[in-house]
Amino acid sequence: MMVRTRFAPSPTGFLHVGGLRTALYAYLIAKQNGGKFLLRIEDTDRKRFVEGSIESMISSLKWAGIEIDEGVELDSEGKIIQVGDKGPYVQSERLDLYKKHADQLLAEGNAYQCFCTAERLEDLKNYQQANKLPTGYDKFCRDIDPSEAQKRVESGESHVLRLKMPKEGESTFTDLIRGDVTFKNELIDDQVMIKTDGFPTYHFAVVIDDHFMEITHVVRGDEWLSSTPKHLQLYKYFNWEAPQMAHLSLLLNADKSKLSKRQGDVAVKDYSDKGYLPQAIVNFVAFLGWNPGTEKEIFSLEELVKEFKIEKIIKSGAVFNLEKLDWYNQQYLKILKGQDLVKVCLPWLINAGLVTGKEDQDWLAAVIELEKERVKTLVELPEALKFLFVLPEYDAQILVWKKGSMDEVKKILPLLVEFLNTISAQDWNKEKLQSLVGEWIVKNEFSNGSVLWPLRVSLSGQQNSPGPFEIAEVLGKDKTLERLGEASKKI
RNA sequence: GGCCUCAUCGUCUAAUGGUUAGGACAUUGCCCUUUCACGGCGAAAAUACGGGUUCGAUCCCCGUUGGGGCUACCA
Repeated sequence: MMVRTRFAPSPTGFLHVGGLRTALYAYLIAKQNGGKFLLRIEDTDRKRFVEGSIESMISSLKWAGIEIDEGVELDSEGKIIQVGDKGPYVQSERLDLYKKHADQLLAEGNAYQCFCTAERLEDLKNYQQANKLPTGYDKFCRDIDPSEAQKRVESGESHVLRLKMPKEGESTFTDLIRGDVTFKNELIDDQVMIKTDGFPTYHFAVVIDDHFMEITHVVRGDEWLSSTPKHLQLYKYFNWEAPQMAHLSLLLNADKSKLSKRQGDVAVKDYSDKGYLPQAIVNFVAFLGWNPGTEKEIFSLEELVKEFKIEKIIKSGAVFNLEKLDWYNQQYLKILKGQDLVKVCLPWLINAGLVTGKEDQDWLAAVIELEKERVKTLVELPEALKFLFVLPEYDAQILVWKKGSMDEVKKILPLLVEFLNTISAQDWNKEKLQSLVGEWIVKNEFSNGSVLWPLRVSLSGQQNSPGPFEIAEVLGKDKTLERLGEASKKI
């Protein structure tokens, strides 16, 4: 059987990191079985629709490397399109299908029209809460005679369609992650299936859609666990085979409350904007609630596809802890080299006005190489590299090595300038410079620090920076000597 | 309140009816080194609590506590 999973967000904003994890797990389960991953849009709540959110969610998914096989997609111009033969994949375009099945449910006596007003429902809830009773609909309209109900409907009375849950017994299902979960039927609400406005609720649409889109594994957040019996009842009424259920624990704030915007950034876009690499986010998020059981922690998407196991998904909620994300980002930054490195970093440097992008690509790579292991994220990169492009300002005092003195600097710097002048442009690379200057230091019986510290500070203007020879190479001979000249003026 | 669910270092987690309870991030010490970063080697740090079952429980059972979710004509 072909495995088919889906991610089905509501278009109410940006893709959330928790949503990314859900999508990723669903994607991995499909892909490792050679199956399909679909994207469906659940826009049955028209009030909460946010313009542009579908586009933004798809972009975030794409950024993370999650490819959509079927469903809603973006074309080359960024316009929303739908691919696949089981569409439409947007719920607001599937109203006829829901209507048809709602009618069937009603005709077969498995649902009923409810005419209760918002006020009555509100009073009922208040009463139940005040008396510490279980809350829920009291099935007031359940026993209205169907023909009587039909008359009221035809007379234009406002109504919803509610699902008839069994009044006795228990509902048990096996969740792929939690195992057997049991609910008492009497405590399960007669959930609204079709709202007054004719739109289905999530509970109804999700079942119809998952069935017709031939979803085999429903992977979703834990918040759906308690409504699953309602969904399963629907499958039973329609005599459809239910998919496998896998409910993921939620992502948490540092204080273990449900991950929220108040306590930090939760949109995937926030992290791409901050200069985290998609591989880092994906790896990080994958490990929040799953691990391979080995000590390997760096996983590409391809490796995840191969090694992900549903059985190893963790039941408890995981704190979304950015410290480890920083570490992942550094790991992925470190392995980026050459043109790949330039490709990823260049936009940030261009944006900061440091380079135009027309520069020599190898030189750009060397520039970025200077700081790539010293920054956590790409936003930090332009600031870290700025000293290469703008003559740095600094206090002459920092030219002095901790074990040296200003007098020493005054003595050595001119000699060093004189010596560097003798090095040809062909030899002006970090390896050659290192060996030549090294020999020179030995010959003159200086200590490394007394020469290299002021050299480095002259070039960087900073107490902490990359090594002097790497900077010198990137700067080139002229600029290196120019900066040494500046330093000489200061002392 | 009711229902469901979860519980190992600060965080992400591994493991087993008998282990010095392992790893990673973060913290910290040392080494490398001109500085920072990287890297290397160490340190500190956990089985929520109470009962059982058992020769023996972190692991199995029950309870307590705590966290989370649901309790909408939102998803």
